[in-house]
Amino acid sequence: MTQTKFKPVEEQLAYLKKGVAEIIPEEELKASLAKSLKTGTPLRVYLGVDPTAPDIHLGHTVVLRKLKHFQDMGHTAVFLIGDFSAMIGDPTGVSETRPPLTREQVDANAKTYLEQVFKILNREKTEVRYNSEWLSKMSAEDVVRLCSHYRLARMLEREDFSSRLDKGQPISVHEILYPLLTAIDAVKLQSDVELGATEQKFNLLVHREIQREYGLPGQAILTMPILVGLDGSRKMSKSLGNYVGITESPEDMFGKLMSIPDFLMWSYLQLLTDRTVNEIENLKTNVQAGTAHPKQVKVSLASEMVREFYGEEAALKAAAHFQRVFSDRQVPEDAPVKNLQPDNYTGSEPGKMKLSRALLRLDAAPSRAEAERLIKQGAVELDEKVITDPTYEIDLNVPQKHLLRVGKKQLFYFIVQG
RNA sequence: GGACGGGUGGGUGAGUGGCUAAAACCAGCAGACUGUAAAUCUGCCGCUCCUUGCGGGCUACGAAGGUUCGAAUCCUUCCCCGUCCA
Repeated sequence: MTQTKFKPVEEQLAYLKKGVAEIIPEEELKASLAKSLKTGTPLRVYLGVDPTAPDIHLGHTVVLRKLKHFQDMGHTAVFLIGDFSAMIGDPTGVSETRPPLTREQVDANAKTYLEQVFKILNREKTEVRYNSEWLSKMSAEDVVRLCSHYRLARMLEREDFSSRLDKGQPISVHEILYPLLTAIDAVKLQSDVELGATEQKFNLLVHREIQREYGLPGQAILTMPILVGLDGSRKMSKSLGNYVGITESPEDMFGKLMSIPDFLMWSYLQLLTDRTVNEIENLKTNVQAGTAHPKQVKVSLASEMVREFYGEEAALKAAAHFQRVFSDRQVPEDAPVKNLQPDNYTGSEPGKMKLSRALLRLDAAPSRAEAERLIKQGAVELDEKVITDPTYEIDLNVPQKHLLRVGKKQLFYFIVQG
């Protein structure tokens, strides 16, 4: 009976391998799949995430999607929230010690994380755990025992530490505890497979080793490539500002995806969509042969992403909006409308306001200095006319609706409040 | 605990008494060209006030004091980081 629950191993493996960076060791994963098929027991596959930032962006979804793939194949997806480990801070990819997060920040982040995670994972079929469940209960003795299972030299081998050591940069003692403590997660969860980004490889390997030290079989490891950010060079991250948040509006999401360098769209298709490897290759060939326009491929990518998070209708609207605003340079139907109120600063005469000040008050520029720069550089258009005079003033005496364009991305109406 | 070296703008990193809001590079922003792509070219890139001027004021080179007409640059104390020694 139960044998019919899973697909054949080769079929599962083919599905699970799409976009994967590395499987360590592949033979073990294969064996685990075979065993699960035979016994009718789903594999326990987990992904651990530290809620260090409140929002999830497309970069995070790469590995989430992979977890979803396991879910699709009938295995048990465990989503582990590292609410305890987040307070230590993962040293991965970090060139300096991070300030530990407070309990409050972690809790708040964890909450919004979960809401967003279920835009990808199947809520009903996901086991959600928090590692404070066991980590906060460990005694000093438990920690000492744990530490005795790993050697300092091994720990210092990792790139993050060795390079910091070379450069004479500080490493705090608690940082080396990170992979060891999170290994307890793997032990407690009795995982068969752990997922992570390639930069997590070291941590995942430590987890596997510690599992064995604690008498478990040792999980297989599956790593996913790091998603490159919108700039086309560095990893997608919020702090670099090169990200697309999954809660962003359909229009913003679409626009941001359209702005990525062409070469990047191939890996986005690979890692963020359900297109098969073949489909992607064909598209690529067509573009290279000139039978498909790269912009069209990008449009389909952007549409697909919006569709995934907001549905078909939103995707069509976002595409139309993009066409109208950026290709045709038309004013969108639903351009936002802001209010501009007089303040205590006077212009050359009562009731007048400097355009630069207006930009600041309308949140179109971060400072007046910046607003003036934008004006001088011809980036500001008021009622379809470019204004380059930094002394230009708006008349506030007449309540009126104006159209303002600032740079490429900002376009809105504002109403003068009498 | 001791000896030595170091802390400069978002990043790397020059600068050792005035010409330094601080070189250069990267990142970023804007304009041109485009497909809101890449590449390229041009300009900008602390804040603020106005009479928008190679204008005025303020803030800035770990922190606080001091020397000086004048300090990122000199002195003192403190904080932080690293290396070596214990």
